[in-house]
Amino acid sequence: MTRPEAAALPGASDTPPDRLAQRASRLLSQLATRSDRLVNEGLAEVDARKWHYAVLASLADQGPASQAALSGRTGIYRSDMVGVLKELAARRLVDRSPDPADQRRNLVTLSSEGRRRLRRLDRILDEVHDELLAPLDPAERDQLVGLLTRLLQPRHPEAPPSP
Amino acid sequence: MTRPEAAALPGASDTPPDRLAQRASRLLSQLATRSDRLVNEGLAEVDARKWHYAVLASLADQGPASQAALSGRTGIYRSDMVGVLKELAARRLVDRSPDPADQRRNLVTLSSEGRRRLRRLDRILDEVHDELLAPLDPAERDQLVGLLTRLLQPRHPEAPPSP
DNA sequence: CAGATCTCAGCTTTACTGACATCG
DNA sequence: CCGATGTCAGTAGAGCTGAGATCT
Repeated sequence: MTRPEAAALPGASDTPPDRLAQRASRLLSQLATRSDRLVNEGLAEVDARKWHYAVLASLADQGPASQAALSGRTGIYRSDMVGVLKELAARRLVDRSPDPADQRRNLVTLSSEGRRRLRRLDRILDEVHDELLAPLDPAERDQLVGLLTRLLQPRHPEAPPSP
Repeated sequence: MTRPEAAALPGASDTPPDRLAQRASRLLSQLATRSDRLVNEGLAEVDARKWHYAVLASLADQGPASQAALSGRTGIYRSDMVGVLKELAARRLVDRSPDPADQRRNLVTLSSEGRRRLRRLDRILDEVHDELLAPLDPAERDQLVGLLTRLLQPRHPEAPPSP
């Protein structure tokens, strides 16, 4: 195959020089690392984590749920949800009580303080995303979100999201 | 394309239905997880890891290098590079010899078997990416790569507080 | 000496698995 | 009994830090 020998600067345009820069998986993984770091740093300043946001947002947007249902909504594993809810409950951001209709379940609901907290986290995440997406104009940001969303779709063909 | 345009901004007091699905950071992180899993599974079938590919591709595309230079090219930490090169050297995919011009350095070069191996890994990764990017047509894949690349471009130096 | 390079030994967080008791 | 649920214990990998030894 091609044997690019140029060990100099990038810019030679006649060779296929940079596979690493072309692989979507690598771009994705690197950008996600950066994104996660920004998110974690931002949320850490108010003693929160990204899982906290996921749970609070899910409760606010889609209503109370059992832990298993929350797990499905947020993508957090059932086993990890325990610890997240423990932290949220310790901060009085959610209520966790046995479901009277099914004694196996805990019914998790958002407290008013949790709702206030969510607003705060949302503001922080808006800033973080502004920094993360700075190089893109609004149309391009929508484009990116659209592409990513489609790439994540095929796993869940069941989603008429309006009950 | 479930949502044409929505108020993803704070302060808007209408109802934001699905914050989790709108946050680029979440989409990114979830998709990267999926992508990494696909890549790892694919490479694991031939007893390779994604870092192996990164090093082999860098050597092929940009020529031999010291471990430190390789570290800069691939984003792998120097401390982790040691183990990666140990594995690659054990498989005879790279040669690692002291640089005669600088005894501190190891000069890492791609063996012919390494080059063959790289071709194999490239094929596997092509398949993986075909699956990962299946929902997008070629133009959209380019679009995605373009957007991600711009987001990863070196940042404006923001004068960090240096003690 | 200062500084670069390689190596080792550790830490933390994250995604994930397995097992178990309980309840429907 | 089967299956769903909540809980706990533990694994593997990734990303990162610190320190020591060797060399320029």
